[in-house]
Amino acid sequence: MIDFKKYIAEKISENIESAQNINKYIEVPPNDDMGDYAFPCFQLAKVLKKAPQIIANELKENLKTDNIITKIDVQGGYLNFYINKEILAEEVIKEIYNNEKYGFSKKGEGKNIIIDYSHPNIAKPFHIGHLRSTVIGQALYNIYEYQGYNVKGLNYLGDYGTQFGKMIEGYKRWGSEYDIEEKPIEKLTEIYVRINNLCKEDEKVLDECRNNFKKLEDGDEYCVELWKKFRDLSLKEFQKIYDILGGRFDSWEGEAFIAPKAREVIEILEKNGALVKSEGAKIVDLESKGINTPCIIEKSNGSTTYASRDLAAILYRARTYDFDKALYITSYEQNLHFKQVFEVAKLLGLDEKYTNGLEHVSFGMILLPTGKMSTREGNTIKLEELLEESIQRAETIIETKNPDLENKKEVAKKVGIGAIIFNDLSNNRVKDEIFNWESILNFQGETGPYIQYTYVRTNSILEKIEQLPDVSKIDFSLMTDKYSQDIIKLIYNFENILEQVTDKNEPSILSRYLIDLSKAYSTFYNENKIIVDDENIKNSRVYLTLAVNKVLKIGANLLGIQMPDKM
RNA sequence: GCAUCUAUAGCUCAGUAGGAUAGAGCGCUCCCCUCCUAAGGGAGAGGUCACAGGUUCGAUUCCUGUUAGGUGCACCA
Repeated sequence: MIDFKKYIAEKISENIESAQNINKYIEVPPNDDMGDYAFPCFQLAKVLKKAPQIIANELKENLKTDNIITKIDVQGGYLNFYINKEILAEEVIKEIYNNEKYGFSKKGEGKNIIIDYSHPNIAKPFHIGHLRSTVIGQALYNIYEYQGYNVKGLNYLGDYGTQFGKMIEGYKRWGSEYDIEEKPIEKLTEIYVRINNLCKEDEKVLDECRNNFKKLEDGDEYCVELWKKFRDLSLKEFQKIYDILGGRFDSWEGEAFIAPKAREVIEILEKNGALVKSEGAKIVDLESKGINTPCIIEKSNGSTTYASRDLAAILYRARTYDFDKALYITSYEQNLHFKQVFEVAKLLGLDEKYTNGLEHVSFGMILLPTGKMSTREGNTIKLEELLEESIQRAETIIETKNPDLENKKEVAKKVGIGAIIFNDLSNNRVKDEIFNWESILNFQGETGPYIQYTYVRTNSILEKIEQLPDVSKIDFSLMTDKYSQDIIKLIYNFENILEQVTDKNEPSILSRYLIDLSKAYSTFYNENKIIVDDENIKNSRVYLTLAVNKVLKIGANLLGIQMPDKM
């Protein structure tokens, strides 16, 4: 497709010697009657020592309109460009018709990117705190991949620590009382809570637990076997959730896998002279880097830390995946931790390529009206419960609005889950979210179901058309009205939107875009009847509908949202 | 206390890496289904962009400070 911005920028550059980066300054005017693109002349005023209006007028004199730019005018200090609407429409429609993977790019070809996300804890419920990491990570996975990157999803499972010594102890004592095959996580959690209580009462039991963990690390047969069992059962249950939410993972190597590799990190740092003894522990002092909390690498009892394990993971992943970028999707509670880890990583002797590629993609928390959720206080909201409730509500709505619909269950699932995923991806990552059943399960306004609904409407139109006429038969002059152009312009921007998403690791940019596109189409739809007698008008409107249909589906799928054909 | 993030309509949020008259959704008041799905569309009301300075042709956007709130700060992950 023609890059109109670049085209205009080049035209302007030809006329001004001193101009640089014209492309950067070109913007889209706030109003349609101000043209399609604008060049503000203010910053040139200083260089050329002339008033902006004069510069704009002079430029206008020298620039010729052509087939692509139909009009140039001056408003204030702005030079406004009007592009040929017909050509714009033709470019967009032909591209989308010929390209099954509209918006796909090869920008990331040859680049490896790893995304560390979701990382639930074994034997603990998958609650809504894990939802955001999963949903954001998965959307980024899809979108990077759509830009030609070689993406790997890593699920760095929480499968390590004294907690497993406790689990083993609990199971040893009361395992026979629970049917953990049927509802593994629920039962394991019950055992976990019970053993925790016992530990509080009896210090000896806690020692037993610590001992179990030690045995686990040393490869004790019974402990390892149990641990594997917990892990397998949990994974099976997690997979159910990933099947619904769309998490894609190429590795399930958790903390237990990485932990033994932390020794090397300690050795390297020791050799570099980066380690300092402090209060019995080994630390890296980061004061000189502007971080006044030291990074603990080895505990005073000689065991590894969260940080040293993360550093070991960096080493391992650099070797295994040769990554250009490594994204960590966690809540902002871990900001300091990653700041420390990334700083210490520079001391490991790795190529700069790796240390420069480390990036913490942090996000805000889901809070209850009463404050933070806590597993210990039992006030978490289980993800499964939320998903089920959402599907249930979608089903109720279908029952009243479209009782004859086929596959009601399947559609309800897509709509219910779509609502939840979209809700989590629709706001800027950094924002906290106060959990509220009513707002998260709202299906009206700027929501997932709204996008799905718009898509479904395009579908029923396309279904009614037996055969699409050839693109060459389309009269693009029929797409120059405001409502059509609003849609065309949005679709033209799609690839650019995807680039913005990966530049900022911010999927909400795509979510907002899909809302805008749905809105533009809904307005168009309400203003125009699409299937009309006049063949030419019908065809142009059908093609516009097809374009929206495709982009909505591609976009939603990239976010991890499934589109129902009918709803 | 130190670090860090946030502050835009009653509520929830956008605001294109400094630009023209600050936009949506929810809620509220109206209007639109003999017509391709009304989970939709349209109109209206609603703003000191937290506050005070600074940078410049121009600041909701950048810088400094203040206020309010979230989060983190040595052997939990």
